[in-house]
Amino acid sequence: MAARAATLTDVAKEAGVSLATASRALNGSDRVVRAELHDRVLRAATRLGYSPNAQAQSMARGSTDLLGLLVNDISDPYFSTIAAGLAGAAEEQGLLVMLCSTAGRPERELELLGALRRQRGRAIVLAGSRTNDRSHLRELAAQLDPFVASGGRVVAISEPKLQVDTVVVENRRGAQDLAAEIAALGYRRPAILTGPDHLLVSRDRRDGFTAGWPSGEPVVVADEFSRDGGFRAMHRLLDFGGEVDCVFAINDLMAMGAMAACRERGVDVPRDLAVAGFDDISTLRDVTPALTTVRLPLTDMGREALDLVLASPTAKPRRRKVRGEVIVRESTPRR
Amino acid sequence: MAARAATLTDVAKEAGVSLATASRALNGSDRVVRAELHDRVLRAATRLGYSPNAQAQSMARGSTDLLGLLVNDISDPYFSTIAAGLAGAAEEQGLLVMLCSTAGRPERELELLGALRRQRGRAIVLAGSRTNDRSHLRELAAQLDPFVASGGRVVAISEPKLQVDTVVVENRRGAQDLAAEIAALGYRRPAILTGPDHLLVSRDRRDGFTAGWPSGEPVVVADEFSRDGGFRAMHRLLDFGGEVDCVFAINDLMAMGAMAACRERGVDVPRDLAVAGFDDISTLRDVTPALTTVRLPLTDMGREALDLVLASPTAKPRRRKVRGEVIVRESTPRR
DNA sequence: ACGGTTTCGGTAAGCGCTTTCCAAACAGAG
DNA sequence: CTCTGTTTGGAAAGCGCTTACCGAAACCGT
Repeated sequence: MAARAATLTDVAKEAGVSLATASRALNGSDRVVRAELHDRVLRAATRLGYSPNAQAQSMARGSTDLLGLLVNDISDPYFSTIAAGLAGAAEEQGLLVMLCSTAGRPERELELLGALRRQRGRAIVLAGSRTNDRSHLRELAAQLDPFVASGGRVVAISEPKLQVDTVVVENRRGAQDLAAEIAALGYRRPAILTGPDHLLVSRDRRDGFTAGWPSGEPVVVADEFSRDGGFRAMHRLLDFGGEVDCVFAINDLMAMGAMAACRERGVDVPRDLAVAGFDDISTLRDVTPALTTVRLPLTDMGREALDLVLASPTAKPRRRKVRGEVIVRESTPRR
Repeated sequence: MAARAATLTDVAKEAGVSLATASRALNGSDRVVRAELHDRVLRAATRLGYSPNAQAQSMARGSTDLLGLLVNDISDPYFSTIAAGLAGAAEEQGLLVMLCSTAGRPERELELLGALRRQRGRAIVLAGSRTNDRSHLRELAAQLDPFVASGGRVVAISEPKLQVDTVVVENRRGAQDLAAEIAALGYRRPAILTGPDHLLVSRDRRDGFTAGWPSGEPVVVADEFSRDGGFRAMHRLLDFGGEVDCVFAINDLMAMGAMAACRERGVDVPRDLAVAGFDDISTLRDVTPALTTVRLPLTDMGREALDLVLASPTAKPRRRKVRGEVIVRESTPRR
């Protein structure tokens, strides 16, 4: 048992050819190697269980086929769907995706960004809501700028807060459309279950909904950007006891939490209270009552991001807008 | 704008020190560098926006902090939860996870395994059901063996079909327990909605359920291992028109599809028909009726896998068994 | 038969780091 | 002061590849 992996030198020796020949035979360069030698090298490689060292290759070649993807939370279906889209598209290009999850901590985002940068991937994709933290944004840019300056590509899937190509989700607009739709269904007293205020998604969706609502200000309850957050927020809303006939949860996960809370409190959804979400997470398309939401083409967003990565860089950062589509389902019946 | 990233040589030059000194100052080796020089190097590095080239580092050091994770489908919550667990644990160890998704295609699994091997990660984690395809298993082993022989670690999260450390999910036993539980609730005529027969999960869970069922053979309908598969399978089962009072879907996603199909056909769950799943996907914990299922500690399984990765290799492959816990909920009320 | 063009192996120079080894500088002991 | 021991900086040898570049052999047309 070899303590170390077989190298190209080993293969060349085994096949009785030079290093250069072995390299040419194994990696399909433009140079041709005589059939007989070619064969000898290939056989030697198999015999030794040779696997080229990608690190050495990219050093020598000066380029990688790695792609960095940084998400807020990989266990969140929102991100895992985007990741799947990106990974699928990357596969077609022969790129390998390195996935990192910040688990919601911005400091971690910086660390991981550094790590991704060190890996010298061809590009870095940043998925996940930006915050309103100016200094964090500055530090992010400080990492990104030299990376871009040295030929790296960066694409964000978020609010257009960074000076990089971005797949922009029109959160405001989507929420606004949803508000209009819900109002048109006859609802009059809305509440919003929102996430933490520093997340731009939270704000945009909240503000969009408020802007789209024809008259009066919706009640707003904030909590974590998750199922449990929705659950707690809904409980608080019910404790509060105001008159509310519909609830817009900032995303589907929070909406699920809200519905669970309603169930616990004996509030019938949608009879007593309508609920709507945002994202249209596919895993949740079969819940009852079916959730009214704003559909985001998550898989496509991943693909789109790769598209931007592959496109040659432009002076001005590109913005690819993604519009959500309001999907009315049973959870908000006509009043 | 530099066409290339700043190298350590650039930094050394900028700081007016030797390459060796720059390296020692920046990477915290055991060798001490005089405070003044240390400072100069650090400042030069910041000025140039220097980021060490991880590839070069691992070449020189002869080791990486990369970890490969190969899953069947990253958009499946089952895998994304495992991935989150593994990523979290890896973070604590300062390891970076490279995530690859085979999207269900076994050929792709081999390709990606090769890619991961080339990256010379410290370890490779294989998550996802093994198949009964002997030749595929052989090819897998052919990739894995040299990797292990040269000091790489491999851990699987699946059925113990490979000669590597494995986090073994006791699918058979879980399904068996579930069957017993459901029978005890008073059900008499079960059906099984299973996935493709070559996937060992499908078989194990199906066989386990059958084995756990006190009398008679459950009807079996096979389809895809997904929500849509469950949907179609359920439709077929209903078309068939046999007398069935409960349905065990091989996983939660299929169970969701089955419940959707029931709704379409006007079959009330759980009044007319009980439904149970497997996995206890957290996103689905709030559906109504709440789904009876077998809970798998997915996050822990990811952590466990990392644990095995870190443990020093043993002659005999280790097997860490994970037992599912039957969770009875509303979807299978007492008859 | 001969110069000119291909074809195809091999030699060696990097790619960006780490680390061993050496040497200079300095401190403390005798 | 000399001698030994301790710091600390630098030169250079790799790590495993790719890819100019070089030269020998084979092939071509005339």
